Amino acid sequence: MSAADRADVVRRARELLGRTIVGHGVTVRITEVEAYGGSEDPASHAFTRTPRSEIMYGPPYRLYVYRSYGIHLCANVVTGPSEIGAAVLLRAGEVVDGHDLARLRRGTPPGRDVQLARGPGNLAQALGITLDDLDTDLLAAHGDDGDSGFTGVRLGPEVRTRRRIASGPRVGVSKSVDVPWRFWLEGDPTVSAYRRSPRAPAT
DNA sequence: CCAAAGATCGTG
DNA sequence: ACGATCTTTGGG
Repeated sequence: MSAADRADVVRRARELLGRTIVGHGVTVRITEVEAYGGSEDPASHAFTRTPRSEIMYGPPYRLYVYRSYGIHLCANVVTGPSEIGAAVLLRAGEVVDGHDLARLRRGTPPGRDVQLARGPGNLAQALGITLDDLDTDLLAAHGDDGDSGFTGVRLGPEVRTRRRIASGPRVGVSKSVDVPWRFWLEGDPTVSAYRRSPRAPAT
């Protein structure tokens, strides 16, 4: 992966901030993401090219879903270009539509909406994303029935966010711990807490 | 075949 | 600090 490719995945990660993603009737405004640098990033699933990570080497703006710790699902946007293996993990967001459905899926009481999509596992759950959604084209045009009743997963249009973007090390990774490829909207209450991997090398 | 690790989360 | 829970991966 060239320096230009690294700059690319970082730019795409930052461009996802403030953008909406709709998942099975719930809309979330993305507030926190992490960039993963493909075959040359030891922290990336694409570091070893296997059947699971193959999708990361495919065309951009497809959905990569994986099971984490046997319990949660995490949603990523493959950012391309093909054969690079770059992707962006969606870490947190603010539910802006479909609150009732999101609360139902998450089992959180009203008044705790800030945590509906805080953390990658929670975000995917709020959006109702499952492994069936793997490889969804996130930019495909909707059907002719308009937005109401749409049951798939799609990204909304790019936005120009007014918020400052902060950055820092990625959460939970045990390798390349120093790489500051986590990006979030500064001061947003839906951003998840930083947690260093327990397996990260001591400083 | 088996064992281990893991881009997490909630509770204690 | 710890346990839940399961798929993928790599070694023998």
